[in-house]
Amino acid sequence: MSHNMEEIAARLRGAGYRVTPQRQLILDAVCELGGHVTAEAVYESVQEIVPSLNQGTVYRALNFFCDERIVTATRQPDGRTVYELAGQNPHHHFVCQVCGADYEVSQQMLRPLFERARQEYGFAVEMDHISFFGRCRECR
Amino acid sequence: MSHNMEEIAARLRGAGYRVTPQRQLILDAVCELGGHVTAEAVYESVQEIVPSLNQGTVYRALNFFCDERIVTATRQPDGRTVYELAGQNPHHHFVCQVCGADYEVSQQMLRPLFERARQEYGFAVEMDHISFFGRCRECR
DNA sequence: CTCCTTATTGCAGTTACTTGCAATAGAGAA
DNA sequence: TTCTCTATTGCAAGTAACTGCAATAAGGAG
Repeated sequence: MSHNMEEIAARLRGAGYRVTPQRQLILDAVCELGGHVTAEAVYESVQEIVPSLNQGTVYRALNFFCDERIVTATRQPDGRTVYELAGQNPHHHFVCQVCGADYEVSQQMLRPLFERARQEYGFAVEMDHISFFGRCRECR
Repeated sequence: MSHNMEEIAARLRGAGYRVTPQRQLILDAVCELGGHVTAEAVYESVQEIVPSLNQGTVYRALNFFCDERIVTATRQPDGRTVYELAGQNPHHHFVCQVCGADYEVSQQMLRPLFERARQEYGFAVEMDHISFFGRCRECR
């Protein structure tokens, strides 16, 4: 998964946000580390390039990118949050609590549930990255 | 929602756990406060009766009751965790991020999704209290 | 009732993440 | 290029929740 910084930068600037070297570095790190990344891993990665870059900045940037739908966040049962570049097609995950295996689930698969929520309760689910925890075939 | 301490105590003792006054107090507090309760609220409540009762004990007891399926926990988007007595029939929630409205969703409603997870991926979802965040009819 | 094993507690620190505030620095306007 | 406004950063303190360890006490055995 890669990201087009030009395009993202233009969009953010257009919305009145600023594209700082810190934010670029942090987004690059999420991209390069790949998959589900912890804030700590991102912090360590950017630290190597710019040692003065602060932890708080990493967390704020990551949350900012979440708000802007550029990355998605998942809070794991162990309390840690993992981040991932939001691709062009939103998806969800089945995550094995034992071995960590990770199945990508299309938005499609949740649509029936979300439809029923809307029809029966008038409720619009607004979560674009849900992780369902459980056990995979091997770990059961 | 009420709880039968006798029955729960017997089950826990049978499994080799101990039924301490602290645990009883904490479970009573979850019951009396009702609905979705924060650990902080439980702590303040039990504090009034036994001031020496420690915060760590509250968190450990709450997690213990979760493991034992006596209460359920939900981590909200704001980072706080709310607890609720697990009734006889497991259920999930649609929670409005704007007004906090809370719709109870039967296990039934998620079964088709969980079935597909099992059939297509061999994956067994093991979450008995999921909260889907979004917006209710009025807040959209 | 007393003894004994070990689950649980209280305490104090740690972790993961957030936040207030003054200083810094994007980026549009002149 | 310089000026100006204010979004963002660095720092340090704050919060919710977790944890290691020695002391305590539940509860089964005798």
